[in-house]
Amino acid sequence: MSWTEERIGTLTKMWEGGSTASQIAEQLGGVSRNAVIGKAHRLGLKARPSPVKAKDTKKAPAKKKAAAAPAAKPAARKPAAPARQAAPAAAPSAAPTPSPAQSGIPSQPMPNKQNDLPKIVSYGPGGFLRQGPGDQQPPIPPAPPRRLVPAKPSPEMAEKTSLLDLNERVCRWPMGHPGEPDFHFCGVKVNPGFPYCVEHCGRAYQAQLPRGARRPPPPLPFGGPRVR
DNA sequence: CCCTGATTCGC
DNA sequence: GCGAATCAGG
Repeated sequence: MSWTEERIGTLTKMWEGGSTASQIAEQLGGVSRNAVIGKAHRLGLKARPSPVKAKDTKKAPAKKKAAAAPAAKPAARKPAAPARQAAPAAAPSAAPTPSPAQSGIPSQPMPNKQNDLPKIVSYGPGGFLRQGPGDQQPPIPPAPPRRLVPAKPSPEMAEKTSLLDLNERVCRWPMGHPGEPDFHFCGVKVNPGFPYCVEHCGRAYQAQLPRGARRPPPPLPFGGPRVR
């Protein structure tokens, strides 16, 4: 993937909008978080609250691949004097995002201390801005439904891995069947490099046996007869 | 552990 | 210029 004008635009907007490098990378696709950060810096976009404070320039310089590059060129190394760290003091941005209007009820503009509304941005394919809190045309809050049913996960569904809980590092093996009230996913930490945990990898991946020597197949995760 | 951004440096 | 590797704090 190359940094086209458009992708740079997306990067810039999202970076300035407060999206994390990971989110930006995910949105752009084809690039890593590091690539995003690197590009952002090359674009001169930096200056964002970093978890890493300016480290002492006098010691603990990064040596890195000194071992890999044996005395090739000990060029004058600038331990990088982080003269940056400008001062976003005006807007330190503390609150992550209280996800407004979740209740569906038009809420009074809560007297947010500091009056610093958290920026909420969303980007569509191509990087256009879908919505911004400070925009002149905030979306009209939808009429609240007659009855707000609190999303109360049943006690037994708590702790269960739902579809939305799936990510790169939990086992996606389905437990039960879709549509059933207690359908969920295994959720155990995956066998690295696989979409399933070790146990379910054993079920998902089986050695190909010669014809005639096939074992009766194990129950299929989907499509098989329901056995309960 | 997970996440974050910053920095370096081989390519 | 690019981005993986690495660092370092939360």
